[in-house]
Amino acid sequence: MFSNSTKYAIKAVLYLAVNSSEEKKVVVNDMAGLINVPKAYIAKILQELSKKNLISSTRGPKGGFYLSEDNKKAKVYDIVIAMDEEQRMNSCLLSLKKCNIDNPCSLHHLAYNEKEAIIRKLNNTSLEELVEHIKTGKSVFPI
Amino acid sequence: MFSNSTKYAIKAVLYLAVNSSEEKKVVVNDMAGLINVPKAYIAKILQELSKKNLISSTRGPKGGFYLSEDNKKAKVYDIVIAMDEEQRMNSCLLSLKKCNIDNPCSLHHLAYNEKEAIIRKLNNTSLEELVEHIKTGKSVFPI
DNA sequence: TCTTAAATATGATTATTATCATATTTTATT
DNA sequence: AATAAAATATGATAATAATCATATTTAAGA
Ligand code: FES
Ligand code: FES
Repeated sequence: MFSNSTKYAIKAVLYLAVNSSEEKKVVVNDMAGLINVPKAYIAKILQELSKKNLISSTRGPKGGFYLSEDNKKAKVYDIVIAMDEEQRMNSCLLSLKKCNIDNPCSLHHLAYNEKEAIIRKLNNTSLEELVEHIKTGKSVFPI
Repeated sequence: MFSNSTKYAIKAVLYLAVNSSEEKKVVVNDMAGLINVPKAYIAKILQELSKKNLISSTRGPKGGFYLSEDNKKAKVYDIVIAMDEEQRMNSCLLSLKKCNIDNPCSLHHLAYNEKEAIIRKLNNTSLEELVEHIKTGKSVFPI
């Protein structure tokens, strides 16, 4: 469903959501191993997310990445879109074009509602909420 | 959701399901344009499907590809699996591993049921049925 | 102000997927 | 038997995604 980059991005952001704050920044070197993503790769992704203001960072000693309170309010789908997955999410199951409800392809009825439901949930769920789920044991942090 | 190869495979098989029979074979040269897939590419995919007995073929003049009555009974999911998408379908949304219901990752609750529903429908719907949908105008042939 | 620890910018390499090309085999027709 | 029209087998190339590497900039602390 998602590209590796997107999976990694979500894992990284989640990690920060659980483990960081403005007072407790996380350094890329520490993070990579903890979320099981190659260091140089996750570094690049973090830079991308930072440029798009989905995560916060400061340079220099004592610097690192973290999520501001504002960052934590972002929805999961914001991350997905930031990683350029919108087209993949919206494309027709059979063509390379956008799904077209008025001209439903042969698989449309087998998947459209479900796919929409997933997108809706991704778009309604904030990082904060996911952290809450992890803390209450409803879900587990993905390694 | 699917790779290009899988999309193309499904389109090709559907095309054959609608337009071919043992008495009415279809030649790769004709088909490519009609389903909007590069000729050499779809040729390769058809060979793969043929080797896996999901479509039928005969060589030589008057030869071509077609679906036997048996072929038409296959489920959409059979095509998907033949194109090696099983791992993609079953993998966890966040890791590269299989989805694990007992250790649900943070996105599991946002997508698992829907993903399962899609797989179930793909696995319950035969090519014949899709042809029926097309004939009754419930869906449209994908170009 | 020097050093050092961090992110940032940029680009190179590798692996995978998508696409193209062509020689070989089979079989119907003449 | 010879020809031609088809699939089959095999491999080459191109595009994209994944991964790696490194020089530059920033800012804290000595
Ligand atoms: S038209 Fe193909 S999935 Fe909607
Ligand atoms: S465990 Fe991640 S999707 Fe099920």
